[in-house]
Amino acid sequence: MVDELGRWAEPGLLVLASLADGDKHGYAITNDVAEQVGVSLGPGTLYAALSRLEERGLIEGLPAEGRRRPYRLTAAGAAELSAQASRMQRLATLSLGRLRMASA
Amino acid sequence: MVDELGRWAEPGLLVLASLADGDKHGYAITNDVAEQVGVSLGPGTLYAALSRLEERGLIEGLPAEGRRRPYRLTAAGAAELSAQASRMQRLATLSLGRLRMASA
DNA sequence: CGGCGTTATATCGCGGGACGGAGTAGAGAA
DNA sequence: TTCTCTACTCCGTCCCGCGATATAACGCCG
Repeated sequence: MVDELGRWAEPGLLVLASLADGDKHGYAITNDVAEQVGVSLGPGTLYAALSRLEERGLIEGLPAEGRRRPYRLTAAGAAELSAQASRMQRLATLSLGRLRMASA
Repeated sequence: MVDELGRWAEPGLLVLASLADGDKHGYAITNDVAEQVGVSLGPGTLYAALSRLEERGLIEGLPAEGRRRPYRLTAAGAAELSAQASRMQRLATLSLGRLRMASA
């Protein structure tokens, strides 16, 4: 399930949202995002996003469990997710409100 | 007001949201977005997004009023905005819910 | 009427990120 | 062992965000 029109995906945010549910390794994140949001992240997209997020201190890598490398949301990551989610919610509400006005 | 961490802006979506309020030309969109969402779109970002959106049939250009070139949201654009806004709302709600669970 | 700030649009170029695909390797089943 | 899932890494390309820059029309004040 992909957007036919452009790429309005925001993989980083999807990863943060997935990790908010608990620590996960990359592959599990892929599945979680696919189930919850219906967006399938390719491996390139996923792990690139993970390393960027870690670099920025929004997530942290945990010691590997076997060949799995779990990640955990940091406090900064949780704060950022919260801020972005709130912003998204405001924008979504504004947009849907305007659409209703227009169709009236 | 810029995000310190990465660029989670989605200018295309912001333009659609602005046009949902009524036809506007580019400069008016900039101001509207800045006021309503607190995001300032540079001219490069704005007009690039406009031409992409028009190319994809999500907005349509109207005959110029003097030196202004107004744009209107198409039906497809309204549908896309609606879909994206709904998706954003679901994601935002899911994220905020998970964050509350985690902090409990 | 001449200069000036604001309005309004357009273009260029760089850098970064999204994205898929190919490649690697461990673990369990047969 | 071999086959097959799982799990991750690397690579290349294309798109896009976005600041800088250019251009020009309009209104206004002296």
